[in-house]
Amino acid sequence: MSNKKDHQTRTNILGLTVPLFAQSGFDGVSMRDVAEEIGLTPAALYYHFKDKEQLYLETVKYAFQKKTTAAKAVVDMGSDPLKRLEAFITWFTKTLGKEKDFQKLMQWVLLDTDKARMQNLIKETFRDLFVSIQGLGESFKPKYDPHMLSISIIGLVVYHFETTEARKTLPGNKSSHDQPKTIARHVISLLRNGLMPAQPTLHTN
Amino acid sequence: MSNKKDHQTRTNILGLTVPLFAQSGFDGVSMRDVAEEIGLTPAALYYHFKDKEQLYLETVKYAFQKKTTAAKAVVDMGSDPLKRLEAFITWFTKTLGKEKDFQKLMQWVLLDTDKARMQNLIKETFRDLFVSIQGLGESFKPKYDPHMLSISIIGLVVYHFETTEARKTLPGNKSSHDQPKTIARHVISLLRNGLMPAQPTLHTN
DNA sequence: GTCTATACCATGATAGAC
DNA sequence: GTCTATCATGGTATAGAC
Repeated sequence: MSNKKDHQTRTNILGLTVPLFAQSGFDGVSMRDVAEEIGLTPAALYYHFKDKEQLYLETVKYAFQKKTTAAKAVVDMGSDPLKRLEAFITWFTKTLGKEKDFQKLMQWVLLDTDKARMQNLIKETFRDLFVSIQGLGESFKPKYDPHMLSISIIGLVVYHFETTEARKTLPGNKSSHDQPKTIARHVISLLRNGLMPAQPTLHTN
Repeated sequence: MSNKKDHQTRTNILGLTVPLFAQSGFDGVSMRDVAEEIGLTPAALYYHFKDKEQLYLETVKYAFQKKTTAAKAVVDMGSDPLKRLEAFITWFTKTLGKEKDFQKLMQWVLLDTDKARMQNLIKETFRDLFVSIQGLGESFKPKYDPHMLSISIIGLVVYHFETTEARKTLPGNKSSHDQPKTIARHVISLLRNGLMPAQPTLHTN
């Protein structure tokens, strides 16, 4: 009956809580904050969600599931591992640049003070995507451990976004460093070739 | 007069607040928590620190300054850039593995909801070290932008530690992936050689 | 489904005695 | 320098009317 409408309201609420939790984390957001943002009283909130924890969990899952299923599709498409890797990095930088809430929630989840809660969230939201990335990493065995390589690839991309604000106070910073395309090019080049003076350069001038 | 003793007490307090803020962040720690941990009343805390913010700021600076000056010394020693880079990564992985509080505080700082406060902390605690790392990165110009390369190197190392708990729920995880030496070897190899099969030089131009 | 009202506890911070 | 006592505020959550 009203199940459909309830679900609709819940979804509407989650759409508004994503930016709140993304910006301030679990401890930094009060139920009063949430209620005000939505335009309800705190009491009404408790009609839709059992408690703050459930609201938080559903918010994170809501924000993640859309993105990660899209990502999985990108990673799983094609055959050449390096091409697939590049496609993923391009997609990933674009998404992190666009969806700041998604990126920040990832950071908060990794810092969750409740270890079991965090591991549950990771499992429910990232596991599938990680498996795909790791499958990609299998292509570079035995030179690299696929699990470690997956973490390296993700971290390499993510850290440029985690430090967006911090980097502004550091020397050598340019606004181009924040652009997804620039980051993607940099990461892809570094992953492909590493630091060693690559192929003896043809005369590029 | 009692300045010396005051300073001593302050330092003792900071030694105890580091693990608290490292584990739960600014919002997750109350002045009562701190007071109990130290064995004082909350009121006594306010004799030593103006407010919670000052306590937090001094805690972070206290935890960081020791580490970063040590790091700077490592980076600045030697001449061969690749050797220096390897020395830094070895030191960095060892330190992050040993000093979990240091690693977690870094994460919290990057998520600080107060942007000005975060940028101030970064500037006061990381700038010098970053400059040194970036100096290292200059050696790989123009192939890589030194600023971006520095972030990549730091992120590549740090992310393995940020995900220590999360990785336990992901397939392919081994306990060896948490060992500083394993991480260092992996990161160094990836940075040196990249993913491409190391090819003998071709002179095809 | 949302409201008003409220219980009850935790929080940051201060005043003033010792 | 640390205490006891206290305050104002804000926190999660519930009861019950509409």
